[in-house]
Amino acid sequence: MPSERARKVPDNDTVTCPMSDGEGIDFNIIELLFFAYRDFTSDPDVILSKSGFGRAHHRVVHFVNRRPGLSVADLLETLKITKQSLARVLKQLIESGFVQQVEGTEDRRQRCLYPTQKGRELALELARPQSRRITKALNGIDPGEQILIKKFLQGMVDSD
Amino acid sequence: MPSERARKVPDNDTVTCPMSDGEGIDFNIIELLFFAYRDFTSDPDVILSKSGFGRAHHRVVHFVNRRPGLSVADLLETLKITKQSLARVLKQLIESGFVQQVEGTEDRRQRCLYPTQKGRELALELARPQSRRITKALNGIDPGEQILIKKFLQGMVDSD
DNA sequence: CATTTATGTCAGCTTTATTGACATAATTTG
DNA sequence: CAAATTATGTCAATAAAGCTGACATAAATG
Repeated sequence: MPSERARKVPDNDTVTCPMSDGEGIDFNIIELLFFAYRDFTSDPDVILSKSGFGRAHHRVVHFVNRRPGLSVADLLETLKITKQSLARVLKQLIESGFVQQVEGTEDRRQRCLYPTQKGRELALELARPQSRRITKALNGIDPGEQILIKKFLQGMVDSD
Repeated sequence: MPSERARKVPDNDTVTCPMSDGEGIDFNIIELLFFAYRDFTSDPDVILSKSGFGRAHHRVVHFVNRRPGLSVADLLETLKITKQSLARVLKQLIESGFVQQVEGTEDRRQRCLYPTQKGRELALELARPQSRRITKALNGIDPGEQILIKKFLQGMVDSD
C-alpha cells in the first residue's frame, strides 16, 4: 500500500538541490564519522550475541578491563549514563562471571569493579576485530602522521 | 542496599592488571573513537528534543537533505536498518512537514524523498554544532594533513 | 547524632531497533 | 496477457538501551 502522502510532482516547498558545503560546513566529514562509527561498532556484535549480550555490555566490559578497580560512579561518569541504565547490564555481567565487585578498601560503600579471567578474554576478543579495522585504516599513513589522527579524535572530545 | 555480591577482597579469578597494548592492539584509539563519537552525537540532541525528535530523525533528515530524491530503499541501505524501524520516524517527519514524498518518475512505485524548506533548515541547524566541533578538532592541523584524517575515516568504512 | 554519599532496586516510560506476516500497486518476465 | 517480482507500507509482538522518580541501606562525614 504505497503511501497516499506522495505528491505526483514537487511543489513550491520541495527542495531539490543537495545540501552541500555552505557556511564552511564539511558535510563529507560529518558523514564519514557516521559511517566509520557505524561499521566500527558492527564488528563486535556477532561475538556479543553469542553470550546474549549487546553493545552496552561491551562498553562496560571494555572499561572494567581498562581500569580494573574503578567504582560504579566512575563507570557512570565515563559512559555518561544513569545508574538505572547500568544496573541491568552490570548485574548480568556479574551473574555470568565476567565482572566481579570488590568492596572499596578506604571507602567500604564503594563497589570496585574488576574483570575475571573470562571477562578479560571477552574484552580482548571484542577488541581484536576493531583493532584489525583500525590497522587497515591506518595502512599507508606513517606513524608520525598517525599522531595527527589521535590529536583530531582527542579534539572531538569535550574537555571537561 | 549495596550489593551482597561484592567480595571483601579479590580472589584467584580477579584480574587486577589494566588491559593494555598487547597483540598490537591500540586500546587508546579504540577509546578515542568511542569518546569522540559520544560527544559528536550529543551536540544535536538539544535541538532535536525541541521538535520532539531523536537521533533516528536526525539521520533521516541529514541524508534526505544530502541526496534529495533518494528512494526509501536507498535510505534503508544507507542507514542499514529495516523498513519497519524507518517507518515511524519517516512518517513523523512527513506529517510534521520536514520531508516530502514524490512519486518516482520512471518507477511509480518508488517514493522519492525530498526535504522541505523547513527540513533543510533543520538539517543545517543540526550540522552547525557538529561542524564547529570538527573545526575545533582540526585546529592546528594543516589542510594537507587533514586529508589523512578523511583517508583514515574512509578506511574505517566497509568497502562493499 | 544528623546528614550526605555510594550504591542498589522498583516501577513505569520512551526511543530505536528487531522479526514475521501480510497488503497493494507497479514493473518485469515468461 | 498472466504470473512473478519488486517497492513500499502496515500490523503485531518483542528486545535493547536508555530515561525519571522514588525509596532503601550502609558507610562516611560533619
